[in-house]
Amino acid sequence: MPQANDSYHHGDLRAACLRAARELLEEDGSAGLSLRAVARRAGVSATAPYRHFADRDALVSSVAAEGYRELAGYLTAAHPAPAMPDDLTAVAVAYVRFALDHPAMFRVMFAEPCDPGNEERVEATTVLSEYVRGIVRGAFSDADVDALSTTVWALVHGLAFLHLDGKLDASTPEVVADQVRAAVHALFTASPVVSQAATAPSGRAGA
Amino acid sequence: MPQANDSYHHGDLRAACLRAARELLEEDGSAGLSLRAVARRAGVSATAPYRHFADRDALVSSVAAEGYRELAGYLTAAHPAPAMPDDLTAVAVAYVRFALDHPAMFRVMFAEPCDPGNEERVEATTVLSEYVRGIVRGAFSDADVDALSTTVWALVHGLAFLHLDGKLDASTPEVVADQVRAAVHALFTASPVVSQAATAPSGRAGA
DNA sequence: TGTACATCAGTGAACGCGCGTTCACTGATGTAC
DNA sequence: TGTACATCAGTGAACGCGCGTTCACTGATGTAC
Repeated sequence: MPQANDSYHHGDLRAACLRAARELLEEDGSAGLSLRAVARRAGVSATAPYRHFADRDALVSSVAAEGYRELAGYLTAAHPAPAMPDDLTAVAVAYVRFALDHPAMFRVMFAEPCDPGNEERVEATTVLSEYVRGIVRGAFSDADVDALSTTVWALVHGLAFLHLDGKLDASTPEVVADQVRAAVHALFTASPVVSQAATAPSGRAGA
Repeated sequence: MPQANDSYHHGDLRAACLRAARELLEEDGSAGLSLRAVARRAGVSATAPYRHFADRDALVSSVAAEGYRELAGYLTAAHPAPAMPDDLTAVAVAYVRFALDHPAMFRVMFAEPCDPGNEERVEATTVLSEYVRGIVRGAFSDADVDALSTTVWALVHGLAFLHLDGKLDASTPEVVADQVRAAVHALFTASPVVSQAATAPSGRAGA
């Protein structure tokens, strides 16, 4: 039974480490995310975290997995059961909102070339992409759900990163939300000068 | 006059450092990109690079700027003067191709939260976004070029990152190219179940 | 053409730092009897 | 209810490492006269 007192045993050091890691991430970016710094912040010796994480990578992966779950929370909070294109727009806004609320976390989740072998991580991302696919399936009559959900995810993901890198105006949440809505809107209403828009893809897309 | 001999003076150490940095990046990812490693690889003392770069950040920024210029090269090589939607598709494929050919470089260019104050960098990215805008202007009759070019860039950028993170099938260049074409194609032909697709944006988007 | 000298690109020793990880240990907890 | 003991979460000293950066220096280059 975990208990957070100031005795020799911490009580719930694993959770405390994850919390500390997240704080460090928000404050110093991913550069500040070291095992020692985490231990320091958790008020524990430098080696104590090894009782709960095999090594640094394991810690980072756990943090990332937490991030994925939290992102999923943002999305479902935006709309619990999205079915219409409008719902999709709300979810897209939430996605980008998450990235801007937790920039360092978002980078850790996506921008680090970390091992894809970590089960917790793989599972969390699978959940996410299935979720996107589900939304698209509900919102579009188009048969090629795979290609379209990839498109939607990529669009939103790209918007998130461009905002994160300061390539777009992110001065206020409302400006960002409008931007995202405009982009998704453009996705629906784009009208190329020539009607046969692009070379038809010759192979299967999506995985 | 630079000359690459094995004498006391290197000849063109600045260029050699940038070359070494790129090699390290391809081999070890951004983690391997240290001033000392660069010096080592260039066959020079650890402190010699300081003659050419104020500090580590300056080196990294120069590398990134080189990356931007190279990316621009990929794009214009794909189509020197894109005007039609089809041309745009070719450019999109080239963008993602660059990311997959130079993954670590691409991450350095976009995924690191580096100082936006560096002139060389800012200029290189401005060139890039102006280029995208130019293409969109030529390819679409739609009035809202800003929003649409943001959409296109974000879509392609997102595809690049998702591929980089192994979230999509990137087994062969042709599979990736097809995927990109399919996504861009979807951008043009998406047909939402309900016609009034998304909430109309209320403010100005783009920066 | 030859020499003195300023310039500047390199050297190498040294600094302090924080890191990941190991190891033998010790203090607290809870369970069997 | 009390005691012996196994378990396990924490300690803290120590390791070797590579890093960025400083400093006084030295060797090569090229220019002025």
